[in-house]
Amino acid sequence: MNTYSKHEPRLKERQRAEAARAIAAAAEDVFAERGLREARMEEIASRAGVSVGTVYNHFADRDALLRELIESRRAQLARKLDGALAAAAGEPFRDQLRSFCRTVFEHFETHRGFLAIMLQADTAHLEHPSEAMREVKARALALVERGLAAHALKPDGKDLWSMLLLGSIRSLLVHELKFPGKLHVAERADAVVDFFLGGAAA
Amino acid sequence: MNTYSKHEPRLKERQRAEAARAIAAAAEDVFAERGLREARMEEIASRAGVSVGTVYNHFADRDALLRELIESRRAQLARKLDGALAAAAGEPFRDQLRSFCRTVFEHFETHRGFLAIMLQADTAHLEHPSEAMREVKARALALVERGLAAHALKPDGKDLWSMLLLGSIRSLLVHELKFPGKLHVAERADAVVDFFLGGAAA
Amino acid sequence: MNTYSKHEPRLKERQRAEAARAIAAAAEDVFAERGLREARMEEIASRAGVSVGTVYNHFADRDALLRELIESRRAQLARKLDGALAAAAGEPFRDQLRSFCRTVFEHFETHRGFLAIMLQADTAHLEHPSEAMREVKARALALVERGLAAHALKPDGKDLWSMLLLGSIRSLLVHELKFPGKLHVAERADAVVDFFLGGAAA
Amino acid sequence: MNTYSKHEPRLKERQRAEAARAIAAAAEDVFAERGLREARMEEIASRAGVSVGTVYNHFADRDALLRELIESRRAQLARKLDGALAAAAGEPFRDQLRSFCRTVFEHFETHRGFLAIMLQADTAHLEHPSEAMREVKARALALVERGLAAHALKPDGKDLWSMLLLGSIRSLLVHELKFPGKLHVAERADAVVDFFLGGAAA
DNA sequence: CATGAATGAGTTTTCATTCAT
DNA sequence: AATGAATGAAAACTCATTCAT
Repeated sequence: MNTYSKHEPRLKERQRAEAARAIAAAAEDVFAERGLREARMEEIASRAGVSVGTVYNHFADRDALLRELIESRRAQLARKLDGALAAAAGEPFRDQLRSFCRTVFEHFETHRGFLAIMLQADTAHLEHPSEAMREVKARALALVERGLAAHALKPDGKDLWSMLLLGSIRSLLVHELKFPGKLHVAERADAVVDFFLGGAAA
Repeated sequence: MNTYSKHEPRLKERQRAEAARAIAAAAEDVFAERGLREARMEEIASRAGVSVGTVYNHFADRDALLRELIESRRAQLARKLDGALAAAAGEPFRDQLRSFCRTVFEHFETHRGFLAIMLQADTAHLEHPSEAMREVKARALALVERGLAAHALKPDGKDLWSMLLLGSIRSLLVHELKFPGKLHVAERADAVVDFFLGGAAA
Repeated sequence: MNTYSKHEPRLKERQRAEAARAIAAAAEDVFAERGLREARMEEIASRAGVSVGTVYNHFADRDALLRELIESRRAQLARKLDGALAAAAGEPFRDQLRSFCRTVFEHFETHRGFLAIMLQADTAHLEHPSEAMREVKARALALVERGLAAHALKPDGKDLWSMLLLGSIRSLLVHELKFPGKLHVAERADAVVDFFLGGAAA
Repeated sequence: MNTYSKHEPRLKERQRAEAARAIAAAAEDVFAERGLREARMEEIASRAGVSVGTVYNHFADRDALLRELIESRRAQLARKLDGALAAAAGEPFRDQLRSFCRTVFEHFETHRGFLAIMLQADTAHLEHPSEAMREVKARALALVERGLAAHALKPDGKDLWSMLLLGSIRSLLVHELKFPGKLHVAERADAVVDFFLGGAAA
């Protein structure tokens, strides 16, 4: 049609994706700050620097926005964990475990909003429990299986171990969220690794 | 008015308390099932077998209802924990720890709804973080201090230990909530005690 | 509960029904005046002297309001037609026909709003054709069958006769709607009867 | 610019007219299918294979699109009726009448969408009654006058006759719209002619 | 006190229209 | 002139809260 015809589609596409990204980022902030209940579409829009209508051009409705936001962040973390697990494949289990923990802590270091949302969404709606963390749980399970295979973990029950690992990580995440800046990523990871492997007994 | 006029005040009082109890119980169910956001006053009222107006005769507003509901359940648990801690005062730390865990698991066994609410309320509204668990945390802290005093726990940081203890308990509670009937109270308590003291390493 | 307990339920019921009736009447006016597209819930509410919320307490949503409004008016007319058909049972067909037409014209005399709505709703949404007139059509069909049985009508096709009868009535209704006061109910009924039976040929 | 520069204006003109035609056709479909209220500009555009912006390049706004659409179809029909009336000028009234009816049925045979729209628009907005059928009514009136002049019709009131004629035609059109394929154009025309002239009486 | 219909501010959602590319 | 994302005014709808009975 015009001289830019070859580039325009991609430009538009990129701009569109960028707008969706900006809206999702604004939504992350607002859902985290106001809570899942008090977050209003209007505020999300204005924080993203767009009008309400634009939000609805990118997300079908409020639920879809929240769902897709969680999904995108979850997928991001799952990808990072896959990378970390792959990179640490041959190492001793303790190192693999540390790598796993660091990846999680790092992710939430730059996505505090997402963390705040997850902590709420994870357990909301018992009727239709959020499957948001399912893939992260799958990675924890895979890690635990490696530990069991390497006889680095007691052969009890792998779902118990993965649950308790994630529970321990969660404890430190909540702690950090409430009292920010107390512990660095590496310190938190080490604390979890030490506790998870050796417990608290003297 | 009638022959029981002298006793009426107490009867009325009891009836009034009973109504409040029924409403709180209904609220517990609805908040748990629908989520903190979706729970509606109308449904709470009808489940309690009263009209909305009556709910407002007992609780100032929606927030107060939720607050007082949490508070009552929390106080109940705190009392039970005090009893358990007192009863186990002289015993070895492991036994005191097991007693603590059992008390928590037992409480939520009969208050699944409350658990579901706590899991949400605990982290919702980061601006005004719920203080609901503060007293429970205080009991965990007291227990950990006994453990430290008895040299049963590593002297690292007591807030880390109490957090991780509660995090481990929480993991099993969530697991039980999603897959009910897998583990008995005693088994869950033992699992937490073993893990908390000795970790997962082989 | 109180001294009025026996009467209260009925009173409330009556008041509730009365409110629904007032809202339906207001909706009839607004839908007729503004058209199916431009009618706004807010205006319906204020014309009924209630708030929007009250409208939604009585009708699930805009569609339901329109649907139930049409349904109630249609049922009313169907009942009247049944009465007219029964009352004229033994009479000559021409008299029965006149009775039928008069009943229809009389009904719409006091429900001009409904007429205006029907004229739109009857043909709107071809996908889900309104069944609003179905029962009225059934009465017309029954009348035609009597005419056929009495050899008062040509035995061509009864659905054609009933359609054409209703079409003729409709013509005069629209005429009256656009130029009110030209013809009385009885005159219109006679005009339809004469035309339907004898046609326009000299 | 190129060798056809002299012809381009006409080409452009033709292309422009063609685009407008395509948009009007799409609008006809959508207005008919969804109803006057539910039809959305976006769907009209996509059915026409253009963007919304383009629709606005051809029609000032939604109302103008609907108005011009109706107007174009109406003018088309009026022209056909003029032709039919002229062609049948000297014939017996019954034949002229049959010719009129056939023309109407034929037109809507290929413009069902327009028919569906007319049936709604005709009576919608009582405040500003659509004048869409005015010219068609004028032709019916002219035909009736010929019938009166030829003493082929009772000399009652010509507006009553034209109204009833159009009402009868309308009945068969609606019938055909709801149960397509039952009667051919010629059969429908004959049915209307017979009924209009002779009525239904045996 | 209980009731439950009424309230209306507050949100979500829609969609005709605009306008930068 | 075509595009289609952005706009935002206008509706629709929700639901905690009130209050007459």
